[in-house]
Amino acid sequence: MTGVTDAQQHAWRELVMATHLLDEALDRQSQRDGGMPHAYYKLLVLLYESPGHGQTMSGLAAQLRYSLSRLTHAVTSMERSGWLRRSRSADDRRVQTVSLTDAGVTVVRRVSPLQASEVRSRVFARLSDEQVNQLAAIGSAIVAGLDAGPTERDSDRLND
Amino acid sequence: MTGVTDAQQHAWRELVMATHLLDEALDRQSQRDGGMPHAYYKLLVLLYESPGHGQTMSGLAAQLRYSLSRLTHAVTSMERSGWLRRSRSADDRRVQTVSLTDAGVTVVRRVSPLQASEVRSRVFARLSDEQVNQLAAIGSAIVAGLDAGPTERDSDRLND
DNA sequence: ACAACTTAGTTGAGGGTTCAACTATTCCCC
DNA sequence: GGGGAATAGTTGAACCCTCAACTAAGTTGT
Repeated sequence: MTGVTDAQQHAWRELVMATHLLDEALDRQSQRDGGMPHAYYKLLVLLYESPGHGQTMSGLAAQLRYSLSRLTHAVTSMERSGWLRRSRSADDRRVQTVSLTDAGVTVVRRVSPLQASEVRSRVFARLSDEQVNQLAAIGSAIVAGLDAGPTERDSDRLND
Repeated sequence: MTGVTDAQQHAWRELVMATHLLDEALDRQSQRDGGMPHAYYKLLVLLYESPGHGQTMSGLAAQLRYSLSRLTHAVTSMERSGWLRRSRSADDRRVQTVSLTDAGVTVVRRVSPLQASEVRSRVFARLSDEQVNQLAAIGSAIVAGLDAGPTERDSDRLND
C-alpha cells in the first residue's frame, strides 16, 4: 500500500512532464540567446545580483544548490568564456571569490529581458493571478520537501 | 517593458528551484534504487504500461518528448544492461520495436514502489488535497505552453 | 607546536544529452 | 517505375554533470 491517490498520480505526471519540458526550454533558450546552458546563466544572474557582482564558490554553491564540483567545472568553463574571473581571498587562502567581468555583466543584461519575455509568454500567459500565487506556495512546499537531502525514507513518520 | 510582476517573479524562482531540486532528487533516487538515471526509468515505465510491454522508437520519443537521438543512446545503453530489446519490424523495416525483457519488468516492479513512497513522503506529504488539484491544473497549463516547440516569440499575440 | 580534523576547492574518469550529419527505407506522383 | 521527398533511426563529437579521490589551508586540543 503505497497510498498514492489517483489525483496525486495525475498531478505527479503533469509535474514531471512540466519540469522536463521546462528544463529543455530553458536550456534551449539560454543556449540560443546566451550561448550557455541555463545552469550557467543562473550562476551569472546570481553573481549579477550579489554585492559587487561577486561571491565565494561555497556561497554560490549553497544558494544555487550546486555541488562544489559542478560549480568548479562551470566556473572554469565560464572563465574561459570570459564572463567571470576567480581571485583568491587574502585572509583565507582556501577561498576563491568569483566575480563577473564586464562581458559577464553585458551578457546578463542582454539575455535577461529575452528570458523574461519567453517566461511570460510561454508560462504566465496561461496562468491566472490566483494560479501564480498557488504556484509560489506549491513550489516552496516542494522546495522545502526536497531541500537538504534525503532524510529518513523508510521510517516515514510524517503521514501514516 | 517585460511586464513580469513581482508575484510572477517570485513564483518563477520557486518553480525553477523546485524543478532543479526535483530533477536532482529523482535522478539520485533512480540511480540508487535502479542503477539508472530517471530519464531511463521513465522509459521503462512507459514500456511497462504499453500493450505487450513494447513500442516503437518514435512512439516512445513522442510520448516522452525525447529526441530520437537521445532515445537511441538510451535504448542502446539499456539494451546492454539487459532491460529491453530491439527488434526490427517486418512490414516497415525502418521501424524498431522496443520491448521490455523479463529483467526489465522485474526492475520496474522493484523500483516503482520505492519511487512512489519517496514521492509521497517528500512531495505530497506537504501538499493539501486542494493544492494537488491546483498543481495538476498548473502543470498541465505549463505543459501546454511549452509543448510543441518555440512558436512566435517576438510577435507574442497572446497577451498584450 | 604538532597531529588530527575540518573546510574550501580541484581533478579526472565515466556516463548522459545535444546537435549536426548520416544511412536506410518507404511514400508520392508524374 | 524511377527520382525526389519524407520518415525512422543511428552515429560521433562536444559538452555538462556526478562521483570519488585528492590537494591545500585553516582550526583545535593538548
